[in-house]
Order: sequence, then structure tokens, then C-alpha cells
Amino acid sequence: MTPSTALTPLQLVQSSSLPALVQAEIEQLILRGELAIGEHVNESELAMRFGTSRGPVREALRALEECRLVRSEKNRGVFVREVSVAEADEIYDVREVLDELIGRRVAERATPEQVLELKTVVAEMDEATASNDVKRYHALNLRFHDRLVAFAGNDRLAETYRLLTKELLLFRLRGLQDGGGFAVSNSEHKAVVKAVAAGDAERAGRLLRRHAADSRARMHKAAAVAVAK
Amino acid sequence: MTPSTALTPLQLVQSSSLPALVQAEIEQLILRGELAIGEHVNESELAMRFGTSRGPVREALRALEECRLVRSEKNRGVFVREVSVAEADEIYDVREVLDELIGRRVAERATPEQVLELKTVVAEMDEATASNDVKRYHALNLRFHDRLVAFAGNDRLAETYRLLTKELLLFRLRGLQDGGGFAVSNSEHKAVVKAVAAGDAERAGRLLRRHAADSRARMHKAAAVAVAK
DNA sequence: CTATTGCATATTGTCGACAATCAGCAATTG
DNA sequence: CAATTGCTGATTGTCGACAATATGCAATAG
Repeated sequence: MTPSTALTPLQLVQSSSLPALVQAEIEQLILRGELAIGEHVNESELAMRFGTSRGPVREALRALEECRLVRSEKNRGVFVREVSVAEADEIYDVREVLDELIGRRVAERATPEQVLELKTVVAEMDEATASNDVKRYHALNLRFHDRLVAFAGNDRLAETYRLLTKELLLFRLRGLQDGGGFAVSNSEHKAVVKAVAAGDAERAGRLLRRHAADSRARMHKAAAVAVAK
Repeated sequence: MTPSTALTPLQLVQSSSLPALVQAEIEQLILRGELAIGEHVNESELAMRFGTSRGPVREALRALEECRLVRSEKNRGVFVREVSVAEADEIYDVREVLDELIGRRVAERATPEQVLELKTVVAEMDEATASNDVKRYHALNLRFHDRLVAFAGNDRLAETYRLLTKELLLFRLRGLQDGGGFAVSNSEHKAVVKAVAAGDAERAGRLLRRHAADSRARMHKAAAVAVAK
């Protein structure tokens, strides 16, 4: 009667509805860029790839459409969504206020272990900067903000934030987002962590919000350069 | 070649994928309470009701699951979600900061016509208060906030806000949410509109945020009373 | 030579059917 | 009499098939 240790496989089987697995898989394909932005998504092809019929794939795509990772045109199929500068701008508008809330909450609630984890990630980002490893820096940056929102202790906030963050990954000029200075970006991270460690909610919130604003500004700058070319 | 007037039916046919229509229909069933909170949703029954097969219904349910209006248990089906006090609390946390942003943006951007519309809704809410029509007040209240977020001029903000608002309608003590004083609530609305009309972004934001906080407090009070009974 | 028309192919949208699983109840056993 | 076991009906999960629609190319007319 006591599940004790065997809790993980049970939950795994429980939650593993086929459409959900397919959804996660397709999401990875999109986020890893294996399905290009704007590209048409072929249902039969994905069904073959996953060894299922088209039903589960369609259900997964409907869910992803709700996440705004794909868009759907009647009788034409679904396409990987492309996020314009204007849309990215709107998203950043929302992200800024969410980031302020995140900063405040994390500063209020973060445990020493969590602060340590944040510091570790920031340190790794410094290493990535030193070795000019943009890809690694980008991954760590995502991780940093994901850990932050997790430590804020509000599931709905986390869900909302992650949704917007994922959508932002579909920005058509991605890769350029932190094009200018990611050393600058990381110094901002450090300041945030410092405020969090000090338990200064007001300051952490303000800094994280400003970080989002700076990130948006960097995006604009990169976009302007890209357009000029 | 020129669509001219016949633009609406075209778009209607274009966007009207069957799953999307079914999704909207089921959403209405849930939001209007015809599908009770926590109730099991029968796929075949809905399919019959809409005159389709179960495929489109399943796709619609998967989308609604992503909206968090239903939850799904493997091999048991989907259920109308129930939102706990704790979850409602989390949602309010996010709503507060979004409301502040909404207030600021609306104050910056609202046209005289939009301000007039807001005033009209508030006036109607006064009427509903006078005749003690709770149901009508509730509908108008939703409308007021929906118009506000629409006037903020940020689609993603609107989407995010509406998602959270819908989820909040699933709060299991619904109807009690504004139980205490909806006259108080409407005086807050008036103050917000006044600040918006004056173009005072700072003040409109602050007031709308406080309104959300008060709304949350009223929810807590109602919940406490409900638990006591 | 360009533009339009018509056809062939591929893909989507939808359906009905079958297997797997679950909930509830009756029968059985200790 | 309580608890377990085994059925029975209902519901979900998945699939393959067919009709409807769009895309691309070739043929034709101007």
C-alpha cells in the first residue's frame, strides 16, 4: 500500500499521456530550432517520427497553438510561429512587471541554498563569457531566469513567465537578442543576486525589472542593426 | 478582388476550424456553469451535442487543458478544474502587477470615446447595485476589466490577463468573490476611470492595482465566512 | 512569351471502429 | 458479516480510412 520509493515511475506512467509526450517532443524540436521559424509542420511526418497515428499529434499541436508556439491556418496546416519586433516588445512590456514581482518574491523567500545556486549559474556565465561561448551563455541565461521564477514560490507566476519566455524564443532575430553585451547582462545578474542575498526585496525587484528593460533595449539595438544590413 | 464589405464572413469561415468552435462552445459551458466545477466531461456526449465525432472534441479539450480550464487524468478523462484559495491567491499576486500596468497604459492611451465607454459601464454597475442585481453586476464587472485591458493596447498583456481572469472564475467559491461590498468595488472603478480620464498614469496604475488587492481581500473574507459555515 | 485553366499529388479535416482501461456491482470466501 | 474477487457496462486512447481542400505543374489560349 505504501508506494515509498516507487513513486516516480508511477507518476511517470500516470502523467504520460501520449499527446502530452508528443507535445513535449515537438516543443523541443521547435525550441532547439530543428523546426525552423515559420516552417510548415507536417502532421503525418511527425506521426511517423513518433510512431503514432496523426490523432495524438493533432492534439499536441492544438495545445502548442494555445501556448502560441505554432499558429494554424485552416486547411493549410500549422506553422512554427514567428514573433515580430512589435510582438516581442509587447511581451517585454509584460515581462518587466513580472520580473519586478519575481525579484521581490525571491528576495523575500530565497533560501541560502537557492542563493548559492544562483551564484553558481552566474559564475558559469562568467566562464562562458570568458571563453566567448555565446550558445552556452544563452542556455545559462535561460536557466538563471528559470531558477529565479521557480524560487519566487508562485506556480501561476512561473507558468505565466515561462509561457512568455518561450514565445520570446520565437523572435525572428533570435541569437541577436543579447548580441551587444552579455558581459553587461551578467553584471546585472550579479547585482540582482546580491540584492536577493541581502533580502532587499525592493532593490531586487527594481534591478530585475531594469534588467528586463535593458534586455529589451539590447534586442532593439540588435534589431536595428539587422534591419540596416 | 476587393473584399470590401464581405470581410467578416470570409474571416469567419477562415478561422472557423471545427475544433476551435467546439473549444469556444465548451469554454462557454464551463464559464456559464452548465458544466459544474469538478465535473467529469464526457467526450461522446459533447460530440453528440455538437454533431461531430470525438476527434475535434478531444482537440478542443487539449487546448482548454492548456488554458487550465480543465484538467486531464489518464484513462479517466477530463474534469472541469477547481481552483483552490491558495491558487486564487497566486493568481491575484500576478493580477495585481498586471493591473498596475493596465492602469498606466490605459491612462496614457485611452481615447475620449473609450473613457466614455468605461464611464457607461460603471454607471450601469451603479444601476445593478441599486437594484441589487448581483449577476448583472458580476457580468458588468468582467466587462469593465475586459474593456480596460483591451484599451491598454497590448495584445499579449490582454491575453495573459484574460487567461488568469478565466481561471479565477473557476474559484470554487465563485459568486462569493465580491460578496461583501460591490458598492465599494464600484467606487474604486470610478476612481480608476477618473484617473484615466485625467491621463494620470501613475495614479491610474496605483488605483487599479489597489483595486485588485481589495478584490483579493474581499475574496479572502468571503472564503473565511464560507469555511466557517 | 505571358497568363490562365485544368489536372495530379500531397496534406489536412473528420469520422467510425476497435482495443485498453476504469467504475460499479454481484458473487464468493474467510 | 466484511473483504476480496470477478464480471459487466461505459468511457477513454488510438488507429486507419475517406472526403475536402490546397499546392505545384503542365497544357493551352491569347
